[in-house]
Amino acid sequence: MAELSLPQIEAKWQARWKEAGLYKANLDAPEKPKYYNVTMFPYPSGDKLHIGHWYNYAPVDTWGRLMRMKGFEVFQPMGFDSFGLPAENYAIKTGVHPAETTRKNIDKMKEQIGAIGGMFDLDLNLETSSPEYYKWSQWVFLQLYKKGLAYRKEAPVNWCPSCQTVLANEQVQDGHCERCKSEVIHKNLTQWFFKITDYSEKLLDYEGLEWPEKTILMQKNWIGRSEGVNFKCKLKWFDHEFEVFDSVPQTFKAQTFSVIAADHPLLAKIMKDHPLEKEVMACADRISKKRMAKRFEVDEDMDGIFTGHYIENPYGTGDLPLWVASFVLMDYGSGIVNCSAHDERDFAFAKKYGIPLHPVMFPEDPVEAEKVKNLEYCYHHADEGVLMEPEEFKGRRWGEARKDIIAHIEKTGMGKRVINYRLRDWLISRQRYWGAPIPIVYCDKCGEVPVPESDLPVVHPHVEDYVPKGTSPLAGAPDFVNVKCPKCGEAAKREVDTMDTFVCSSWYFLRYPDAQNSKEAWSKKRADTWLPVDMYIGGPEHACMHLLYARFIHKVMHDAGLVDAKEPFKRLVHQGMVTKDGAKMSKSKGNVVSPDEFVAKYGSDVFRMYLMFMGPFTEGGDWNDRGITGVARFVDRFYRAMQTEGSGEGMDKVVHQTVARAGQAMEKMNFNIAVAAMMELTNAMLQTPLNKGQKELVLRLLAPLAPHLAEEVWEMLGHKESVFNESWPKANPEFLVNDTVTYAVQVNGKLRATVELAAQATKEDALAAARAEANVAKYIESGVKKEIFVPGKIIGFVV
RNA sequence: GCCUGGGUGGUGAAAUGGUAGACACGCGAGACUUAAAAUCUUGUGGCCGUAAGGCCGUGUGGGUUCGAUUCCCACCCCAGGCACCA
Repeated sequence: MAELSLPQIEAKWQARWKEAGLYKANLDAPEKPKYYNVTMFPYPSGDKLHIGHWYNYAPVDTWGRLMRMKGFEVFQPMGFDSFGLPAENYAIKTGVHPAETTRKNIDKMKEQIGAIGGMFDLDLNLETSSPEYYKWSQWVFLQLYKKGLAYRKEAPVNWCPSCQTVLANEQVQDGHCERCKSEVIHKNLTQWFFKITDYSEKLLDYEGLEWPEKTILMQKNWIGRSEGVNFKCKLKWFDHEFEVFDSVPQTFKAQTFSVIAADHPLLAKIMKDHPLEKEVMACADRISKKRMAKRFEVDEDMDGIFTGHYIENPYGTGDLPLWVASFVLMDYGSGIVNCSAHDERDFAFAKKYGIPLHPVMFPEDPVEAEKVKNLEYCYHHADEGVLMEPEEFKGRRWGEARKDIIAHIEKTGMGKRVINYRLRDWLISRQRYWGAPIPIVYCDKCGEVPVPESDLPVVHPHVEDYVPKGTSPLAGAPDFVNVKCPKCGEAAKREVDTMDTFVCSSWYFLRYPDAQNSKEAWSKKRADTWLPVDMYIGGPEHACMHLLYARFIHKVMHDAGLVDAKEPFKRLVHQGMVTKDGAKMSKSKGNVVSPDEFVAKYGSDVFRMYLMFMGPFTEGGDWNDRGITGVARFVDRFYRAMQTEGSGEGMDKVVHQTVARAGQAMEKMNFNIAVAAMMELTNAMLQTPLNKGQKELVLRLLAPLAPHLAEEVWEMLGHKESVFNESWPKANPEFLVNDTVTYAVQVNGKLRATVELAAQATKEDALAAARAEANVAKYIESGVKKEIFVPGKIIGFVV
């Protein structure tokens, strides 16, 4: 019997598929219903394709092939996110220019992706660092600029001292740089921002999206919508009015003091020439420094001082003394907060500095109420708390009274209803070399001038010194910097910062269907043919970065009438992580598994099936060098069974039941179960070889999981056409019903016997058969209280 | 602290109210072989028993149910996310 060498036959099939155009979709006019199957595109790194890529792409391809066989026109493109820090850092490390390393790494990765044998369309040549692409990234910037959604301002920003660049809030994790893990510090800089906050409310609408609940929750949490009231306040002795946000305005009568952020610009103004100036500003400085230097602990680092100023009688309960406090944030609300006995932080602060408190809400239990009155503890967020003030709401419950109190506040003119968000604008400037230049020119006469669309692209200059120094390396290219103002023609200077790479990756799915378009970023017709992405697969780490940015940019484009789809990604799935001996793979731990050697030894089909067999796709799995041999054995056994001529007598049942079971598992992306079902079937096939028709059914079922193997055997059976032109097999219901059923017989819920009964057996037959079992009879001698019969499953007695 | 997941044999895991451990790795025994590898057959949750069978067993403790890995309550542990947001 012929032996199979997958590594030898795979190249043949990859070449044939390419020749036949298996992965080419008819982009202008799909003949079948379209299916846009996308994986988050990789950045080209020197580490080449690692196991995480495979764990992503192999199942994506299996899914795409399944959809193809289910009758869809599948478009499964692949490109490269080739601008950005990973490519640049690799270049710095190797001392080779990023343009060169990027080129080399992309070519290598294309070869490796090709070796997967997927339906990925790599001929689109979508690379974010090519002028053909970044021209349109700059165009996207200009669209936002036109709508006032791109603006420049000076602000305290996150600075990574190691990457020598600013970072967006989303790229700071736990106070550290998302990329290099260095501690992030704060700096005041003038930078470009995208006004994502204008889309806060729109981004909270997930209607029609099939996304993991967890991811939606993470985004909602990040956007941080909060309903409340803005109270009108006035600073005593100054002509300064402002608003103070309160998300729980029910207890407004309890406010007894006010706090201001240490870095609030107002603070220096009101303290100027004040007797307390020195002390207060010293305290503010201390707080600011501490906050910037390290991760802030609310309790440990609580600090503050009285400013000598007051907020003028906002609630009719007298003036509120204004304190500087360490727990107030400058960039949420107005940076000034009014404080009460019903907030834990306020309570703790007041206790520490001896500031009077005035509780207005109490527990029903009089003993507890007395404790609250005596300020023994902070009583907060209690729906059933009884309000004593204001007079109009005396006796009402805290939770239930909220709406009426807000209405009362609005009516009396004390304040008005507002919604606050935690989301901040997206800082897109980067002081790094390997990114798309921001298409802006600064002119002494005209100020900030956008580059006209007809002048795009602003070509990314070649510089030899691209090592980051804190200012953009682009500033070192005089030919790039010095230009004529597009408006007045006078000498002007270009913006030298580059765009965050996340800008480039926020719209690539719009470009894919029309990747060669040199006249527009995309044609609306093609975008409307293919968008939204039907299935988007990638890691969960992008929940509040790429996935949020892409939705924002897409919605801006939608609002500009450039694409009909409201959302970019209809369905989203996150793959799990591959571990080694339960630990994350990392170079420092030295436990990295290199796919190439396993693919060379066993073939792509074995490798990809093992990845899918390891565990549930969305949960990941643990890599084991030995485990892959199980799949290799399965492939050998399968091939052997397929070469054996047989009658297949009595096998229709098991074949069709596998079609049903594995088919369902595939559709639910439970690839591990599908592979296991195929293994079980193979074990049965070795006992009773199948006939040709049965074999064909099985091959269609296996095809998305092991495309090369299926194709090879399909050809062996005498077929000239690809198995991927076949349809996805359906089980014949006739074979899904069994003549007999094994019933479990339980006495008091404990298994005592099993009985084989005809599928049609009645309750009476079943009970009688069960009673006849010796091991059942001995347990039910004492008399049966209740009989249970679940057709097809269980016979039970309660004694 | 808060929000998500999750905790099942030696290992990866399956089962979402109905025979716990499918499938696979590993391990034991046997066949083939001069031998080994590969392959094939067979066994494999723990304890008692020659066996039939019994008892225990899905993080811990309670509950609902004839019956719970699955549902409910409390707690412990692990992973991920958020974390002064007034």
